[in-house]
Amino acid sequence: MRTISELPLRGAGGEPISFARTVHSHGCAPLPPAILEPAPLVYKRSFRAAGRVIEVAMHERDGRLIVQTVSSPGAAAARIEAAIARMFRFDADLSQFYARIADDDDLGWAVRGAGRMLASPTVFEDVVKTICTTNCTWSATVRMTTALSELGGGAFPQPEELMAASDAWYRDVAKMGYRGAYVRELARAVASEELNLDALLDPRRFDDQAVEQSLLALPGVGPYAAAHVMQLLGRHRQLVLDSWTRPKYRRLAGMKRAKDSTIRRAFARYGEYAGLAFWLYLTRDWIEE
DNA sequence: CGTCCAGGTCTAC
DNA sequence: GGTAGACCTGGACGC
Repeated sequence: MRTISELPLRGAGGEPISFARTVHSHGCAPLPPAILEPAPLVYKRSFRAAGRVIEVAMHERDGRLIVQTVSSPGAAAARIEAAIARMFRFDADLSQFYARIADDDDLGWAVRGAGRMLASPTVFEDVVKTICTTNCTWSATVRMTTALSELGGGAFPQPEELMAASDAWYRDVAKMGYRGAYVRELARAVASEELNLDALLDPRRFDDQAVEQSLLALPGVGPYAAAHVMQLLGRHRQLVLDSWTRPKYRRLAGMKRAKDSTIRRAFARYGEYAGLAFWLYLTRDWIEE
């Protein structure tokens, strides 16, 4: 293993970034081509860069993110570092959010660096994976994303590869069912440059509403998927409401029933961070502090 | 064996 | 605008 970079685990506002909380931030983070190894905590995943697939291992040491590779990354090193910056959202500033929740009984614990939603190197990957979480069990999501990574030779497949994959691959290998047509159409639109999903990352180019409308217009992306992807884009207003978050919220809040509008109202005081506050409230017990 | 539903979405009213 | 029904797949159930 060779160390190719050591990056300070600090956000744009100087706030701390918890490595453990970030790699455990949501269910998609450990999906293929990533692997999450516990004790010692190492987050591994493959990147396609400079025409080849490179395995990268990340761990935390003394407040820094240590990035290592098995083989020499060569010219791909800069691409890998840029992908990691995107994944950990080093450009995001959560310090105002932390100031807001510092004295909050429910969320005060999070100021030590929780709340960064680990993204994928591309928005395309985040959208495809999110579609693979819809209307199916988690084992099916794992099956689909495992097949995706195998198609990509160990990395997440390029849009071109997914566009060209056969019907048989979608049906018999990934077993994506009706989602296959959504993913292929999405891949075609991105490959043809008719659609630029990474443009949604720029906060100056699109406001939240424009991003939400763009996402909802994508095949297979509805309210749940749009809210989920927006969290990964660092747009934290929308709440991710689905068959996992709804009952989890009710259980934690001690409520028999709770309409979506009731849940939204309960988090409205967090303003543009309502969705993030909701998510942190639900995932506090994911790892012990 | 049939039915239901899982970290929903789409189409048609 | 809001609400049924269909939809790939495959576990988890009840009968």
